[in-house]
Amino acid sequence: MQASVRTKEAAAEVATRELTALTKHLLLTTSREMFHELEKAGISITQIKSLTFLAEAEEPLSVKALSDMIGLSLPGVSRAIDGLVQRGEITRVEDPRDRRSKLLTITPRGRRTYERVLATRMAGIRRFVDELDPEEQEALARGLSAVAGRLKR
Amino acid sequence: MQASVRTKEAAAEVATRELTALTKHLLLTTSREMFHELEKAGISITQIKSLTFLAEAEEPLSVKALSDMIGLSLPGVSRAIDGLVQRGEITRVEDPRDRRSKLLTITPRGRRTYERVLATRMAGIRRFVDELDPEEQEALARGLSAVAGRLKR
DNA sequence: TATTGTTATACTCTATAACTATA
DNA sequence: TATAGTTATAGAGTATAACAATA
Repeated sequence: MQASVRTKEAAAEVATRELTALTKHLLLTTSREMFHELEKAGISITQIKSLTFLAEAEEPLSVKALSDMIGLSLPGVSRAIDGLVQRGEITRVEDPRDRRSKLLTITPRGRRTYERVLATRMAGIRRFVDELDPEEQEALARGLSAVAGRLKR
Repeated sequence: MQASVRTKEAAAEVATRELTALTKHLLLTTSREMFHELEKAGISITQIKSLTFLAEAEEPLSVKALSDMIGLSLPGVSRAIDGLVQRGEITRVEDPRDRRSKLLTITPRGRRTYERVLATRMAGIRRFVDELDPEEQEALARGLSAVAGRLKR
């Protein structure tokens, strides 16, 4: 009884510690090229976050909803959105049910931009994975697959 | 032979895909409180990156070396450093072997700041881990421990 | 009156250019 | 002449405050 509790706690602690170390490692080794890719595309941090949330949202989002999700000020998001609309990455139309509100939807072009940036991060992660032994890759794949169902897709 | 190759490739692809999804998930769910913590502490992105590299460096670093590691301009790093020095988070002394260069070292206070910010990220990751079943925690811990040796500590 | 969104203004951050000191 | 670092200046980004439109 006590042993099982101890084991459970140890697993949670080990998982947390190792996951923290791994994300930190990936952050340090990939953030440079991420920033470079964003700069090349002329996309700000807030803009890529907006695209990310809009790409994964099932339905159109209001500026307010997006602002709450991202955790940035409404004017800041409004400005970021403005740039994305002008570039044709998203559409912004009045909500017929509440004309104060605007409904934001990602366009195919916006989705391509989002996926290009995502691919940059993926490439950095792929580099890390490729340096592992086959056994390490297997073990990592198994461990991650076990929790894949816990992530929003 | 061919089967083993296919398996190896599949493991790398699965690991990359799942690791990308997991880091994205953690980024979206924890970045808000990270920014909040940094703002509360009055620390900029460049400053926390500087503290991170200095905390993990074995020896003092020059401003140039730090600038190369972070991938930002020398003046930008110089400014960021300036704030950290004034706040007593790091020390900056002339390199006696090359008086053009300044040697940067993290102070105990700077280390505490770094660890407080790190703890914030860890707390977000811990929340994710705590929501998992014991079996999922076990599997994740095993998979991550297998690659722990590949990370700089 | 309250809420959604935009515009006005000020501040922070960072990059390029110019400069100083040392090699 | 080249390099390390700082200071000057400009541009991008974001927050608070003020405003307009709608509920």
